[in-house]
Amino acid sequence: MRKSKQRDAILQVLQGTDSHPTAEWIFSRVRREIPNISLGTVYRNLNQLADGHLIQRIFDDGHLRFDANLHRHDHFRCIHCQRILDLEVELVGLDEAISDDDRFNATGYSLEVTGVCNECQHETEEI
Amino acid sequence: MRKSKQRDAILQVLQGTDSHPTAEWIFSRVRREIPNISLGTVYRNLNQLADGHLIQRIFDDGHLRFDANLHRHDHFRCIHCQRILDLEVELVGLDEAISDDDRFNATGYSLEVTGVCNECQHETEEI
DNA sequence: TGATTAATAGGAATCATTACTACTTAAACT
DNA sequence: AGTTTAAGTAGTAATGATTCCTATTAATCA
Ligand SMILES: [Mn+2]
Ligand SMILES: [Mn+2]
Ligand SMILES: [Zn+2]
Ligand SMILES: [Zn+2]
Repeated sequence: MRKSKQRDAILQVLQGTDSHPTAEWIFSRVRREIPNISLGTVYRNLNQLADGHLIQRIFDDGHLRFDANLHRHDHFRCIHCQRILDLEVELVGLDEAISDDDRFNATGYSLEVTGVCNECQHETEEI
Repeated sequence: MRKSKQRDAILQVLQGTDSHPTAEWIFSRVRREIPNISLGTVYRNLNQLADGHLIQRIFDDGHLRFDANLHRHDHFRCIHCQRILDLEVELVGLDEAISDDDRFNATGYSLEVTGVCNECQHETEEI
């Protein structure tokens, strides 16, 4: 993997946020630095970075989002605004339960908690 | 919601499998009964059934799948063949951890375990 | 510095899903 | 039972996120 200013910029943008953005959002940010970068380049590099374990992909309700936080952690997703928050929960006994199941060989897991974030909760109350 | 033979057939197909199928798979099955049903009808009805809580939607790696099992349960997904298996794991302490977090009001959660299913494991060994 | 070839920009293609519309039919009302 | 109504359907067009294609640019290295 050669270096390219496009990939560097994409990685920097992602590392500079905790918002779990879409490719489109990253595209709009990177454009400030590299105005003629193309959306295809953003997708290609995000996939390369994910394949090279420099970032991770997360699937939120059918849409692709990205996360530069490589530690194993989980997420909360607001069903109103789709905002994603990091979650640190300890899943007691899960590793054991998984390895006891002889139908498969597990390599990972992800937990998604859903609900309403505080911002959306307040909006609803105001109406 | 009026009754329609199309919706009845779709629900029956889904209730008759534990494979967590896609709309396309359900379409091909229902076609045996109703040869001129359209794919749009399958999607529309699956969405209605899900909105009416008669089935549930599950998101597997960016694709939409459906499940007639309404009990809260989790899933294993094979990263090779995309097969989905039902999982019954008890997430000890999760409810508490979630309600202690004051950034949101959680209403649900889902756990996806990933790995290689036995069938795919054997295939790999044979090569 | 020149050769090699990965990476890019821009645009076309893909594919799952949704939207549109004229026709059909369930079911509520006489 | 016949009439009215609006929900449901088939068929097809549209959408939108993502991937693919190709001529051109640029990183790397002898
Ligand atoms: Mn995260
Ligand atoms: Mn299931
Ligand atoms: Zn929210
Ligand atoms: Zn498998």
